[in-house]
Amino acid sequence: MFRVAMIDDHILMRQSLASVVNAIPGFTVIYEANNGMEFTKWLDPHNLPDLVLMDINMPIMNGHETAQWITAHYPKLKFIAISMLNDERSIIKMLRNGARGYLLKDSEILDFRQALQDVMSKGIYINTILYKHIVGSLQGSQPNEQVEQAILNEIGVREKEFLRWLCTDKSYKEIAAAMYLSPRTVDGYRDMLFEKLKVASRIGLVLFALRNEIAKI
Amino acid sequence: MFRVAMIDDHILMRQSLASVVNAIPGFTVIYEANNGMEFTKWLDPHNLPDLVLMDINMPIMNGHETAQWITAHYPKLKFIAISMLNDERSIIKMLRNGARGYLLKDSEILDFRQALQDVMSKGIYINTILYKHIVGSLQGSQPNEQVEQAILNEIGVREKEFLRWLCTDKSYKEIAAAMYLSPRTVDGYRDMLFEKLKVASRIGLVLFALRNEIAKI
DNA sequence: AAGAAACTGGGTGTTTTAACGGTATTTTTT
DNA sequence: AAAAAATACCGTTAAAACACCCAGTTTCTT
Repeated sequence: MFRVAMIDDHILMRQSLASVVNAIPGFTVIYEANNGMEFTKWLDPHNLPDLVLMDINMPIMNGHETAQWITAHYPKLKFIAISMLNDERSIIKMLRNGARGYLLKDSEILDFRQALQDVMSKGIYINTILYKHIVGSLQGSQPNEQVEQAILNEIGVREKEFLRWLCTDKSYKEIAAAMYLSPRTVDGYRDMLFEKLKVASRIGLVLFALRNEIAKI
Repeated sequence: MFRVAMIDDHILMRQSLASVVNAIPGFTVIYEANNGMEFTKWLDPHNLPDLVLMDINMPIMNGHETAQWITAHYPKLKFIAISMLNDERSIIKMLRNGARGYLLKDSEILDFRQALQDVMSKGIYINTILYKHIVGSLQGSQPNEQVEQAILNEIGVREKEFLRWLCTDKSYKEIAAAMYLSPRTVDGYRDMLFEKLKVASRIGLVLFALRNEIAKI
């Protein structure tokens, strides 16, 4: 029997959802809290629940904060976020913070049951909506890949190193020092890259480096 | 009966996989190609397959290119990528290009069947490995979130708009024009943000904006 | 209605970047 | 061993970015 904890400040919502959970074979609600703070105080390392369902909008300690706390303290503790917001930012943030799934409050009960079962059996629950948001957030902008790929091959190792330094809150002078080069030399690298990459400012170089994963954020 | 097309240059691999597909109730292989080019030539708009399984490493037209082509020409055509590479870059790229799933060549046959069934019934197949890569790619690096989170709340909407403009190969003057502001005003925004974000150059602002997804690459 | 907060505009310097137009050395390829 | 890249270096000038000062207006909160 999977033991479920629920966190939601809307008592009616929480209790009705709890009854749904209790009606799923193999699941039982063992605890309810009004917000993340209450939950963290209650949590006993020697007697963890198997699954946590949490609302995102809550007073005192909201879902995002609670998720971060759980991931920091009990990374193996599975939890599912439940929210009214079908908002990409919110979803992505929750997944980043370790959520095993993200359910909208207007989901069908069948999907809800599926989510709980999937999380316990496979470790995650992702439906089509969620998937679209995830892939959407991966996209950002899809640049002229083949064009940039060709240019990439024309960039030397030292230039790549330089590009990485560019993605830093340092001036060219400081970069020169860090690379053990004359300031003039880095000037030359910059000018060369401007030409190769068809940009006119350091920002352009930085964006290129990040897009092509020469440097990471 | 779902009609499946298979693209893979390794004939043995392809044919043995085809027999696995044919053994799944409800699935039948109707076509096999050695590479993406062959497949695109064969494809008949009036008689599309229900599902395409494609290898990524192929001569002439590889999986990534084929995926892009499919997404451009038949966005509703479902396809699953199959590859030896458990490589995040490759996986993410495939998902971006519209793949409904990504299978490793050393998957269990059970998982393989699950993938086909999930894609046809739910539209996607995501297993734990895939999920980790996706979430991993969402993360990049996990900075001092709580620190930056606090700062984020102190940034106004206009400042955020400005931050987005900063992530552009434009000068401040051009940004001012684009935002219908005086150059002095954007100077002020910049100086304010320097102070709030504890950085000393536009690069610092750009990196902050990208890290916190105020702007996208 | 008062005050706070956010948004908008300005002046005056100093420092940094960028554009132009080069040369010299080392490493790799042929 | 010669040719070709890649790497390292330099001077000048104009433009842009940055630092540090200021104040008026709109918008939201109380």
